Amino acid sequence: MALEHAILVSLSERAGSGYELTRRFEKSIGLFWSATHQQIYRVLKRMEEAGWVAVDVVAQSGRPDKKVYTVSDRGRAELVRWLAEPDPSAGPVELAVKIRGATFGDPAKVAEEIVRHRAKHAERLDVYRQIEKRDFPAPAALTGRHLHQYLVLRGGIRVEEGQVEWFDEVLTALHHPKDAR
Amino acid sequence: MALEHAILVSLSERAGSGYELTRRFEKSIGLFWSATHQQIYRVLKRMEEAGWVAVDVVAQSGRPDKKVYTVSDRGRAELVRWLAEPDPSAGPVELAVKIRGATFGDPAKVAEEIVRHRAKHAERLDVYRQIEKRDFPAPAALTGRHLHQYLVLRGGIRVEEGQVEWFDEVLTALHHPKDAR
DNA sequence: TAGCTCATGTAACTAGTTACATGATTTG
DNA sequence: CAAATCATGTAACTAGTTACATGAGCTA
Repeated sequence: MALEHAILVSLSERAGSGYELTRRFEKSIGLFWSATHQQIYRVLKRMEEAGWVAVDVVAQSGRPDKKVYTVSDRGRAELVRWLAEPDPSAGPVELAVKIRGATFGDPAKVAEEIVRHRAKHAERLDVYRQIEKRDFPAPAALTGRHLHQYLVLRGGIRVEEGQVEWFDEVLTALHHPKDAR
Repeated sequence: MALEHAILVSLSERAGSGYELTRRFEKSIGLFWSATHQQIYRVLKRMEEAGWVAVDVVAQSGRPDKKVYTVSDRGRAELVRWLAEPDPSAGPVELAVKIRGATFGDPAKVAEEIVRHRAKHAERLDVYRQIEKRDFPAPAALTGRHLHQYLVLRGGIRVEEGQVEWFDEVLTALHHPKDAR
């Protein structure tokens, strides 16, 4: 579960209300991550109880009060911890949140996590390619059920290829920082 | 929710027990889809109550009885219906299940669904590329927070590119069937 | 003899979705 | 005048995960 951490990253970039966060999750972040306002409100409440965020109630003329959330010291510490922690079950979306939040922790630790996941995906890609070679040596001749199974395998291969290439792009960029020259 | 339908496809390929299905979901299907045995047992029970599958209890020596599930007429009809039904909220995994199951329904209907999703992803890719051009005209010079945001956008672009290419591969294969010549 | 495979299940929990509710202001 | 935006919330539900339980046979 990382909605908490996605919210921590977003609030670290800029403080905001639950409503504003909902909008953000519909756009930039939410292009690959979706969360309804109910979900966000509930998680924000939990985060407040845990002391990860502080609330500032802003009265407004004509419209309801706004609860502006800011990341607290405890929240910042939690984000740093999470960014450095290896998570073998993390998917691309979680990793994207870690990359986007790298500025608020240790980017080198994030890079290490990417290296681990790159290895896992490269291995999986290898398995897929072996299956492709073994079970579908002549794809042009396939029909029906076998063709459909082959097409799904092709999807898996393409996904893993894209993943590995992206990880490489990320690692190249993180390992050769322009500000360290 | 499409675990039901993934199970229908898998059982259409070959009858099996909940335990066997769990194994299958760990391998071929489950390379991109995961389901625990508890989840599968519960869904199988629901499917049985709905009359989509029939159970055949097989006694075994030394080990527990096996409940072998077979797709019923009602289940086959449901699969055909689902395969032909447009689902705008379907993700790549659901579409992969539809492609893999196309043999058990109307492959042309599945192709139509792929066309719709290809359009959606091509549009999204276009949006991402515009953001890339507008917000990151000189990526080589990026550092820190902006670099990290750029890398996430690159991930989104790669994912959508891979998706669109895969859909094209699928459509080419489905539109030019070798057995229709 | 310890751990894995086969085989099924219950119970409790967490995450996420859908529906409902309120109410002022701004825009077409 | 209708619809969208701003702004927050409750309640009920669905999906999925984790932990626990049982028990025989097979393998290192």
